[in-house]
Amino acid sequence: MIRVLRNHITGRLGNDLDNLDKVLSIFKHITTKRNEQLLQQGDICKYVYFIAKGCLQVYVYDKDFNETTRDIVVEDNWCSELLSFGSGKPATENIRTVEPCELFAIDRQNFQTLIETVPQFDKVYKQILEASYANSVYRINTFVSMSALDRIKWLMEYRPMLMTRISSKLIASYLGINKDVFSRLKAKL
Amino acid sequence: MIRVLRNHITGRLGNDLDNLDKVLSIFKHITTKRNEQLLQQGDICKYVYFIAKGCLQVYVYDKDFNETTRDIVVEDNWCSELLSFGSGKPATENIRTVEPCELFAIDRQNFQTLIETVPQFDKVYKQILEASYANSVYRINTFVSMSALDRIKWLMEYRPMLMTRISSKLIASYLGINKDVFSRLKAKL
DNA sequence: GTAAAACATCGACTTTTGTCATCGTTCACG
DNA sequence: CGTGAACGATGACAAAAGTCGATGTTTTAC
Repeated sequence: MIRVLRNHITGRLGNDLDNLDKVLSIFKHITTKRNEQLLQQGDICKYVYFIAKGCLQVYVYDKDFNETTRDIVVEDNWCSELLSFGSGKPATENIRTVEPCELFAIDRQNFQTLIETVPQFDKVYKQILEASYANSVYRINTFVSMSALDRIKWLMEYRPMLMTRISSKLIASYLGINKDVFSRLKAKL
Repeated sequence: MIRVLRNHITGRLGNDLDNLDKVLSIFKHITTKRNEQLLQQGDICKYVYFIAKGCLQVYVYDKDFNETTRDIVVEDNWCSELLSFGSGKPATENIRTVEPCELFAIDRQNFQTLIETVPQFDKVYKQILEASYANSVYRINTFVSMSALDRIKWLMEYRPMLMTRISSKLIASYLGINKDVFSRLKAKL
């Protein structure tokens, strides 16, 4: 599984990283079941996770305590509550596994060490941040400019695998739609 | 007006920046009227703007060519289409002034030079990115977890000055609500 | 393997949100 | 300082989205 992380890193920083194995050894390999809680809001987010296999849900609660999903992140991507991780302040979001996962976690201190010993790694952080931001921008634009039906079409076009892989309930909460409405709209396509 | 930018920078990097004036001189001072177009989607975003005075709207069009507002940015903040600015790819968003503005613009090349000559400035970029991201995260969460009425209440709590300063039409498009609906809901508060 | 729980769909109904037309009001700009 | 365009409010109606209960299906967990 570490192979996935290795490929991810060399894909970004190139092969000329002679201490790559040392870098990889800093990460903690975690195997989880489905539905495991990785972060609870109010706690401080200690890790950035690289997902080698599986899928994570980043979510908050609305005023009626329904889960609402800010993001769904799949393998070959990074996931964290970056704002808490970066600042050390309590997290405002929750993270849990949606499927059994293979994760590689790195805590703040090791991340810091990594950046100092491998300066290029600063780039990786910037890339994680930029990718997260880009993702957010697109997502906001779907909300301000699209109806529920159009958001479903959008998802089918840009993240089609989610439709088959993830439960309807979860997808509905990702799209900000009630699950019954989602079920009906989907039937109309 | 450059004073605002100076304060912003020293507030983040401290006073121990001996070449601060040189740094400041890199920025291009721009005075605009209201309703000036700073960026058109499809073009490459050449600048990051620091807003010393005034207010900018970042927007896209929905399928019926209505403007939908991804962000409203006021003075003492940075504004850009970071994804285009960073990658050199065409922008997917538009930016215009909402009020007469005093801006300080920096292009990509100067930004690069700046980071090389004043390494701490890399931090500023990271901060801009992080602030933009944080903002986005909150915004997504309001969309997935709140009704139109609750989004209005949210805005009144967290960005109350916008309610008095900005036209209802613009606020409605920022909240992803039809302007007539916004008018009615506001009356009910 | 099986029982319990979670999930998906659907119909009937309610609430919320959107649309359109109208009518004062305000405000930008010459 | 006047005027035309943009703005804001509102009523009537339409469409979209949410709620609830029922039912059959799938999944999970022991």
